[in-house]
Amino acid sequence: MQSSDHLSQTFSALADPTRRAILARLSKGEANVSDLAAPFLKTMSLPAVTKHLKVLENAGLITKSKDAQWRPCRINAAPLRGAVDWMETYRQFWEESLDRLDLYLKSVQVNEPLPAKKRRKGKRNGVKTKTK
Amino acid sequence: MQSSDHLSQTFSALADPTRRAILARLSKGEANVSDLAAPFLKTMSLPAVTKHLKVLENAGLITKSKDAQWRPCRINAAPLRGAVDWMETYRQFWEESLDRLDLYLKSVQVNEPLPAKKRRKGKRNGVKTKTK
DNA sequence: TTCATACTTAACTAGTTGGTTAATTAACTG
DNA sequence: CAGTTAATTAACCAACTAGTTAAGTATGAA
Repeated sequence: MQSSDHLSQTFSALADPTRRAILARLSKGEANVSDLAAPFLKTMSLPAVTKHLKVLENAGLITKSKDAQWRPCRINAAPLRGAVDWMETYRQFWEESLDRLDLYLKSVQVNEPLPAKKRRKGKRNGVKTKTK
Repeated sequence: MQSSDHLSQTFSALADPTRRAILARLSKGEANVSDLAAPFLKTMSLPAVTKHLKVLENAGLITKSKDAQWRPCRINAAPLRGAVDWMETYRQFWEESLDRLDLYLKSVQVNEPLPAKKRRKGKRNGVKTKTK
């Protein structure tokens, strides 16, 4: 994961299809480690699943309790809230493509869009930059 | 990233604060590589930023074009839609905690919640499992 | 007490990530 | 042309990830 901030941990935990499948399973209800592992045992070992669960647990996305030798796991979606909140700040940009012109018109109406800074030092003497 | 599915690629790209900061900057408008790199040059080199941009580009979260020796980058939030859609399927679980009892009551009313399977082989002879 | 079940821990490994410095490419500037 | 700016590529490296097998722990059953 490398970066230990909360958001990085959440996104990093979700960046694996096995872990997302485990969360999907847990959204149907509590399950033990071996229940959760069952669908994956054709492709990976039990300790591999234990590790995935540890990643999810460290990210706060699941909680594990004890019941004799079983470890019932439950989903805890709270960290997803922060992740969705972060993404929601970009909602306009994926809706933009649905009506790009409209948004463009609004943006030039309100304030100049920021062009990529060229940071040319000298004066340009009116020489036109070839724009493709 | 390891897993190459679209969702994994998106989450993986977002699992780094530098890359999220780059997206944040691009949400203010188009910017060249050196513009984007500027805030990070105290802590990392330009090639490091180039690599982060490549990750974002591979995830489809930015597009790069050419303008002479500059490479103006733009945000493309479209992949975030899929990521948010996936997360939204868990919304009830983070709202649940806001009113857990209410949701519990609804769930037992509609159908039995799935308990963690114990998969004990023999008959239980009415022996109670110690539950914490 | 012995065995079986559920799960974790340890030790190891191949491949990936995130960074580095140095060299290279491409385009404009004088 | 020689020089400068913008950005990429190459080669390298340390740390991390995602898996493995084998051994260990904890609990309940016979």
